[in-house]
Amino acid sequence: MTPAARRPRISIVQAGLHVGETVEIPGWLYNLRRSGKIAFPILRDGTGILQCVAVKSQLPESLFESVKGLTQESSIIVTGRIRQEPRAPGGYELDLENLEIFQRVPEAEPYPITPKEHGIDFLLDHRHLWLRSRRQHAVLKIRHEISRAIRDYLDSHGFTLLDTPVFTPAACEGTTTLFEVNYFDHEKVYLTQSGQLYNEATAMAFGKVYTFGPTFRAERSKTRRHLTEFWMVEPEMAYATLEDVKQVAEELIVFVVGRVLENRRAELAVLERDVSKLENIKAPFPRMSYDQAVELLHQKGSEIQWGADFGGTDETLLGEDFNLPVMVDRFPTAIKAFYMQPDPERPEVALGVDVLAPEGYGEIVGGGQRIHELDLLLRRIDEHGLPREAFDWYIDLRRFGTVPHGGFGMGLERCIAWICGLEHVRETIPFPRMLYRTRP
RNA sequence: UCCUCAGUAGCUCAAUGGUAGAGCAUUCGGCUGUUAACCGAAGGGUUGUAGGUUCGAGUCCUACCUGAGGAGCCA
Repeated sequence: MTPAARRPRISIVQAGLHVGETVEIPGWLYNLRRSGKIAFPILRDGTGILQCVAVKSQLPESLFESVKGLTQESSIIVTGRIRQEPRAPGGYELDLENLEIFQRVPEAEPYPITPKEHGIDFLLDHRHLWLRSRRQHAVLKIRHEISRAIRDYLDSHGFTLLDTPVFTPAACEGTTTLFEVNYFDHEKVYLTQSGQLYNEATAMAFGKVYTFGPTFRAERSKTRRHLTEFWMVEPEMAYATLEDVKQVAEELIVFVVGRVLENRRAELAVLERDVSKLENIKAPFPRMSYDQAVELLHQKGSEIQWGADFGGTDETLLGEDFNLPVMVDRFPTAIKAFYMQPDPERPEVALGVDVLAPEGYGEIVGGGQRIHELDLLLRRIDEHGLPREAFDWYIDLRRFGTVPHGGFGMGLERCIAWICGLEHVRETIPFPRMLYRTRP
């Protein structure tokens, strides 16, 4: 085809804007249905899916034959006229006039993911190809929407994005769940499990800050809620109390759900998500103390003891009566990290809050108010058996203009799994990293 | 780390201890409106690995390997 004859190149999502025009669309063959004299190649281009029609009597013999011989996921550029067509999925159809085959997938080694069912092991082994399927495409479009909504909310509420390091010399919280990096000679270095301690430093410099990036937990967990590498957004605010933290977490969640409902209805439909459950997500969320939560759990038959953390089934039980995320605060100080501010009126509980997602998706947010008094922080570090010298700079923050402050971490993949209504977080990230799976 | 379950054709799965099977995918043929298209035919197997019991093992036993779900722990 000479450059002069070249048609305007569009993407499938724009098809409705070009009805009656002859256009060129680059993409991949999603599927092909054919009979003797008519063929329906279905084109996929990353923005949508479009059915094309090739009629034998209206095309050169060789062109019709090459359409009939197309194989799944061959890369092709189609040219033709766009038409409204109620029989076609999506409502538009392209009358094929020309076909350029960039690469024809050979039938000796056909595309492995067929339109029929596959097991999870096979799909995860072929994750690099699985990403092309409709469901995965929908999930990852929603992931993008959620990430963007999180940034938009924080950016428009005075937060500054300040990235925190992935290599860290000390544990932020626990000490047993760190990935060690064997490279640095002068000291032991690990992959971050939270950017929070650094956020406290940047919050004292910028007021309201956040970090949004990957975190790593070497927990030998093997459940539908766990990844070894996952993304977390962590806002932190100077001059903030537990109540401020709870309010921001609530507003952020409401905003994110609203954005997905506004912009990703089609993707939710592909996932067959019950959107009425999402439309219900409005402030205020139910709030309860840890004490009240334990009492409620006892009523529901749980055998949880005061002082213990919630198990997976406890989290589900707590959420089941409300169709909203539930905020639980004032956990026992003993089970929380050393930096959590004890309640001044009741030091055995800490000013921390967890947000539990509805429908059994578990904890999506954890946070609270941090200790701002130097003496108290030093005492807590000692009580946890931690070396003061590892936290020298962190302790410094309490020496130079310390203020009450707090923040939280929100797990991106758990949010996506909840909003999409997925069984497992492994589908919420392009290339999941799990206990027994690091490829592709 | 512990508990439970699974491994048979490229994929999803059948097969009472007695000749290894189907659907999809692939190839060939048919079909002018298909919607995971349909109809007919063909090719395709070291039943995860190694031992054992048995006249005979995909099936029973032991160990190992690989994976899945869950517990603990966590977002």
